[in-house]
Amino acid sequence: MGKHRAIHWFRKGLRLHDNPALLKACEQASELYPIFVLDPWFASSPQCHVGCNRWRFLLQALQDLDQSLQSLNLRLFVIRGQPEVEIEKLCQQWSITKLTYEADTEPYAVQRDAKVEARMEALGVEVIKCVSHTLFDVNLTVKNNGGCAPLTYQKFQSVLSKMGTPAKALLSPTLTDLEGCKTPVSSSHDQYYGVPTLEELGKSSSDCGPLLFPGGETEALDRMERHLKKINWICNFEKPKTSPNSLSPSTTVLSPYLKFGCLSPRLFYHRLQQVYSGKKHSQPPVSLHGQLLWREFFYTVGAVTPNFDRMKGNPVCRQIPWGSKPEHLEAWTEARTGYPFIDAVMTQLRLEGWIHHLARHAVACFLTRGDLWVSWEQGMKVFEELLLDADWSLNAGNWMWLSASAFFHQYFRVYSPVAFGKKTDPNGDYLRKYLPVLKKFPAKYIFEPWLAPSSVQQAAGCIVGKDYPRPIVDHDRARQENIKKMAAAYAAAKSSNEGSPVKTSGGGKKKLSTELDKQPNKKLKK
DNA sequence: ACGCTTGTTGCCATG
DNA sequence: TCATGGCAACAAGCG
Repeated sequence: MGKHRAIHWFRKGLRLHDNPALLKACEQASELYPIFVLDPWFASSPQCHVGCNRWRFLLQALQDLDQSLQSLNLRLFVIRGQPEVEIEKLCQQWSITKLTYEADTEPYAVQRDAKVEARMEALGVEVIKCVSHTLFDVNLTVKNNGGCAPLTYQKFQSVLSKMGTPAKALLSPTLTDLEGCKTPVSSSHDQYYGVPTLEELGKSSSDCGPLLFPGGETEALDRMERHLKKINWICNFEKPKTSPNSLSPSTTVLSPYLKFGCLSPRLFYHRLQQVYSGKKHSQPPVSLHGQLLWREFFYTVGAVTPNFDRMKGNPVCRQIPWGSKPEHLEAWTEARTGYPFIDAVMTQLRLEGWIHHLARHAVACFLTRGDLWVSWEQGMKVFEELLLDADWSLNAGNWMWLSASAFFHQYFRVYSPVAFGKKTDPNGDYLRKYLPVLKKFPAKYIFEPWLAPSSVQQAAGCIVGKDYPRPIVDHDRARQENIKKMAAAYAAAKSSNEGSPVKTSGGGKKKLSTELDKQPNKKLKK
């Protein structure tokens, strides 16, 4: 007989499969209250960086969750208010003895959960939290690396290699698991605890783009299985060889589902392993396993690095004197840089909420070290709003990567806003899809419409400077100037030892002398 | 200690 | 079509 009255608090981890905390909630419970806490005030506040598409995804995920729970005689409660306040009230109202949830390593979540735990302690409610959002417990990974985060993928892999394979994914709870356990539901449940509409959150569904990636666990599992059927594709997958500008996604687009936890990374990992088994297959970092490891890498570093989403006070981030040109940031954000590839990607992002990883590279490089010299933090905030898969650790980590602020340092490798897109879309079909104003340009000019003779512009019905912007900067010149600025920032960091992630030796003497370096090595063998 | 190798995904010219 | 080197030259890890 169940003696517990339990709350399972969904935050991320919007799924029933591989949800150890949910299973813990079911154990010896006579009453189980699955809740999700939503602060409607936050949804409409200016501090909220969640665009309409992602709200829609979340609400769909919650709907799907409620459906699945109903088939287990359970119901989801969507609670309106602040978590620490509302959960305390509910514990008293429902005489709760046990609270379970999935561990979350993001700083705001760590703080929030600490507050909740303190209140639960005072109330005498048992709190159980489980790791299921990442392949491993990232704090254990850090511990196994000697107490600091591994800052290269290689180092990260070598730490993981000592940790074995990730835990197997757990099954969803069944009616048998839940025997004698139900959610007490009143007739006014939907009125008070139903999944809200976009309108209730002050959003309008007319602001959303086409529904390409419906939210929820059901869709996540379908999507994963659809891809896993393509055995050769899975085994040969190499991320850098996929196209950033195909007309339909060249990768799985499971990222939004992983972000919200509609899909367990451990389930995906082991399902991939099953497909790989006995076959020749690609390897990390480029394989699909490798993609899960990248996610894990940034989660791990993000969990233990102070100020990970900022430049100042961030020990892994190079300090770079980014400029502030609001009009440049605005043009980039609003897809009017005058570089069709950049503008098409930014249009797809705003409209659909997902762009290919390499497309993110191109626009991130363009905004920061490549062309506009705008801080990566600014770009990160735009992605935070518009991406369905906006994930705090990955977003900050990748923006630092692309801006050569951390992890990646070869700042003279700059993506060309013209040449990069041409490689995989020589005809410019992707540009025509997202920038219809350029539709009639011949392939020869569509990546650089400002070079088209005026007769061509007229025939295309698009005059550059009138119907489509001129290039916001001259790429070649901007690139050269920015490389110089990056070199200066790197040199400054070296001489002051500031922004250098890991302290090596003492002072800043280092090399003055390429001369010395060129001298023959006079060391004698033995 | 210091030199060497490597680094998921650049671009361009050359062969 | 693909591989290579120059570009101007970085950080981190390893031995």
